Amino acid sequence: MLNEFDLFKDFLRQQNLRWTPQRKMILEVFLSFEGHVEMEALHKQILIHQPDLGIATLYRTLKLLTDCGLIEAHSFQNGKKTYERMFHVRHHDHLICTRCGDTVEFEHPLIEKYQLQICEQYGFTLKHHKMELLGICRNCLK
Amino acid sequence: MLNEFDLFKDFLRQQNLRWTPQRKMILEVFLSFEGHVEMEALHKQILIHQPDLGIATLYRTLKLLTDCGLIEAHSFQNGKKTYERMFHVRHHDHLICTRCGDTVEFEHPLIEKYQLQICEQYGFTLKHHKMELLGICRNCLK
DNA sequence: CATTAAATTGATAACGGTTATCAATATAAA
DNA sequence: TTTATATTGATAACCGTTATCAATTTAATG
Ligand SMILES: [Mn+2]
Ligand SMILES: [Mn+2]
Ligand SMILES: [Zn+2]
Ligand SMILES: [Zn+2]
Repeated sequence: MLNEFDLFKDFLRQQNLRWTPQRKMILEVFLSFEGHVEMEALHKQILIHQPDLGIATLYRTLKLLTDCGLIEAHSFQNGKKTYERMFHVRHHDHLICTRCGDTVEFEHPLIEKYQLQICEQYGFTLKHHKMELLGICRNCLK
Repeated sequence: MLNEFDLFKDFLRQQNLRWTPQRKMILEVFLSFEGHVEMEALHKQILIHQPDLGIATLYRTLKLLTDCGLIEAHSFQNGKKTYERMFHVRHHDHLICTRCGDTVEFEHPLIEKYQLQICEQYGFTLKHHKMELLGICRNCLK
């Protein structure tokens, strides 16, 4: 059964890039998170495993993981990126509370279908999409 | 008939802020653009009217216009913001060509309706949303 | 019109997440 | 081992945007 490590190794070999302890460790730590991972939290956790890992290596590795499709980078409100596991994860979109930052994942097949229709109508080849519903969550309204 | 200038003046008065020549000029120049306005293009055009206008004043004024709802700030791919007139403009979402950057505006009533349903389902009060369909346009495929 | 308190302006420094640079080091193929 | 090349970590640079601050302008009041 294929997993993320195999896929990453294959991707690296294909591009004449190298499988290194740092890349292995970063992927391991990343996968230990759930949902949307912020750079700051990830970096903090990674320093526990390897205190001298350069921040540049972390950014570079996340870019590689993005390039090979294993993870996805989001640019939500505040300018900071978050990263999300993509392998063996269903597509979904996000509800985001603008007060507390909480996010809820959802999927809606008809919305997905209409998006495709719209692209056809305008002659676009859809690669991906971003749909974020921004509002106030139940807790924050209390 | 109310226009953007009246609304902006009212907003400023309400907040104990002041109606200044700079704010008037920035709004005028902004309204002379169509669609999505990039800071760089706006700034260039503004310097024609007032060569010594400080960039901070431009940012501050765009923030005010955003706060009072006359314009909306988008954060597309590249980190730069674009601004869009909101007053007397129908809501719409965007198709974006990731190759040439061209954008097409569209609206789809059913998608809007389902978005509201999803928010109800999860107990969110929807404030606004962002839907971007990213793909390759007809021209770029040739 | 003159006075006055408070808001605004423009210049510029600072910010912060991210990327580029580069010499030292590690990888992997031969 | 040898060798070519990719990678790493430190750190400077980047760049759009914000914060700071003294000088100026606004608008309410007398
Ligand atoms: Mn998600
Ligand atoms: Mn919409
Ligand atoms: Zn909330
Ligand atoms: Zn295009």
